[in-house]
Amino acid sequence: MKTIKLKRSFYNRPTLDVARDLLGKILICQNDSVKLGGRLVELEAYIGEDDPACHACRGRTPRNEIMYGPPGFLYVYFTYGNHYMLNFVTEGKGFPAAVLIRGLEPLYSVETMKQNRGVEVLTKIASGPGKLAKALGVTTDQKGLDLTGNEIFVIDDKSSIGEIWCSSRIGIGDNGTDKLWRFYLKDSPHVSKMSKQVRESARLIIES
DNA sequence: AGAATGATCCTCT
DNA sequence: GAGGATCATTCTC
Repeated sequence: MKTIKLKRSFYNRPTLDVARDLLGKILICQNDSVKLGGRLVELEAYIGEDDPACHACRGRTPRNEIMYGPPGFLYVYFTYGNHYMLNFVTEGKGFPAAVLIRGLEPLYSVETMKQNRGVEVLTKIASGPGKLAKALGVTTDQKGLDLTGNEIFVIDDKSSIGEIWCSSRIGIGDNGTDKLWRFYLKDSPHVSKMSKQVRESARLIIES
């Protein structure tokens, strides 16, 4: 089967569309000579300065600068003293928006990812944004990387992915929880844990 | 210059 | 289910 790398035009669209359409696609991370990656199963959208949960809500800073740039670039940041978060910049230059990568199903170099995480159980390798970054070995060193390049990129995939659900976003406190901007594959065991509140907000948006 | 603050995860009870 | 780990970024003085 021919693999097609997603082009910049894919990311240059409304962030909610990008987030939803990334579900089921394959993230590839080429580290040295090792190819790590897997199927995207959980994503969140962060859109513009008016989104109180978006890093751009307080305006342009050195950290979030990349979100104001053109789409199709990698935004990585560090939080809670422990964890790196992977985001894909979306929409046109000048408008700050990104998709947070929250979960993937390990497919390539699974053994290496197990070692990176120090766990054996498949569903614990990348079922959460911090775990995912660690499994792939991504840090702020990769911030600003071009997703149309050869180091980190996404390829299309036509596999059946089942139902797509959305819910409120996770871990953002009380601001912006009214928006159902988290997207995930209902049938995947590689989706991160959600609180009762998040679970109650969830709804089906695309049937299989 | 110093302090507060997380888009989390893990380890306990 | 509560709390500690652990530090870059940002805000405040």
